[in-house]
Amino acid sequence: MKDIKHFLRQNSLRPTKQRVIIASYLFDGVNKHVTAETLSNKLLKMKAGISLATIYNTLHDFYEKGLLKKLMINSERIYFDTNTEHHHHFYSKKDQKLIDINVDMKVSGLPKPPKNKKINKIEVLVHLDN
Amino acid sequence: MKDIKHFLRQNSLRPTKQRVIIASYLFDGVNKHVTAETLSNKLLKMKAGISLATIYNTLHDFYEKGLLKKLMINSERIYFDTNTEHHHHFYSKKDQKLIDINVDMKVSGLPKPPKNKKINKIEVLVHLDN
DNA sequence: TATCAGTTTAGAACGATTCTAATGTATTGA
DNA sequence: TCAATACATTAGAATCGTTCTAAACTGATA
Repeated sequence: MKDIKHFLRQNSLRPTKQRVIIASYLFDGVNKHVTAETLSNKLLKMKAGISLATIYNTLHDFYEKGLLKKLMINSERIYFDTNTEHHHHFYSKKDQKLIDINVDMKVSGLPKPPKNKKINKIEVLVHLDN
Repeated sequence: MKDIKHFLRQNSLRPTKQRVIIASYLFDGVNKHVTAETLSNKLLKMKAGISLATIYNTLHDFYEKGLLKKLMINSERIYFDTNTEHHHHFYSKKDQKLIDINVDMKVSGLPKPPKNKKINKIEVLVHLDN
């Protein structure tokens, strides 16, 4: 509790009731992939009815502070990842589920980027079949 | 003209006026990345006013026949790629532009997929900075 | 060339997300 | 401590890409 409030303040975020609830769920030590919808459902189950607008706001506030990563997995919804380290993913379309790949991978044979462009990061998405 | 109609028929697609126009633009030999919107704009410039509904239908029809690939680049819109070979991309968020990577790349250090799951394909997206 | 299944279309509907503007609350500084 | 105020939350409206609907149209076929 105390440390969540402190954690939010450290990130220049006012520790409001809603942010504390959302942050303590998201940053409980277990990495998670959430969408606004899955987060809302989870919060409802925890008897914390927080409006969708606030969920969207909070997700974006956290993202802006670098506490969450945005993933571009499909065009239907936005996924947020509590693991902000550089890492890759398995993705099962069938299960609509993401799994972190935390081991170090190397991509070889990469061509030079176009003129005046610099590589920012390399993202590997491993699609699963079944 | 003749060969576009033939090409559509070969793919069990009736060569309607609209499909012929769209296919001759998309499959003119130069690989392209389009969204419904960019395609619509291009067609307007070519004085071919085709309704958005038809553009969506056609893009999906072509996708279903394997003539286009769907790309998951960002959550704002769906990109279609006329290059259906397995390949990777540079992506410049700033320019909202995709560039094909046609050379062979290797990803090493990949962990085993989760139980009962099989790797379908590996997608590498190289984000550019500026 | 009439028939009919498949296609196109305008506009309505949809679903995820963002905006609006009214209400509520954490912070501040006296 | 508490009033002032800057920042947050909220319900519901708006937005935007995409899909659906159902009526009009057209390519294939016999």
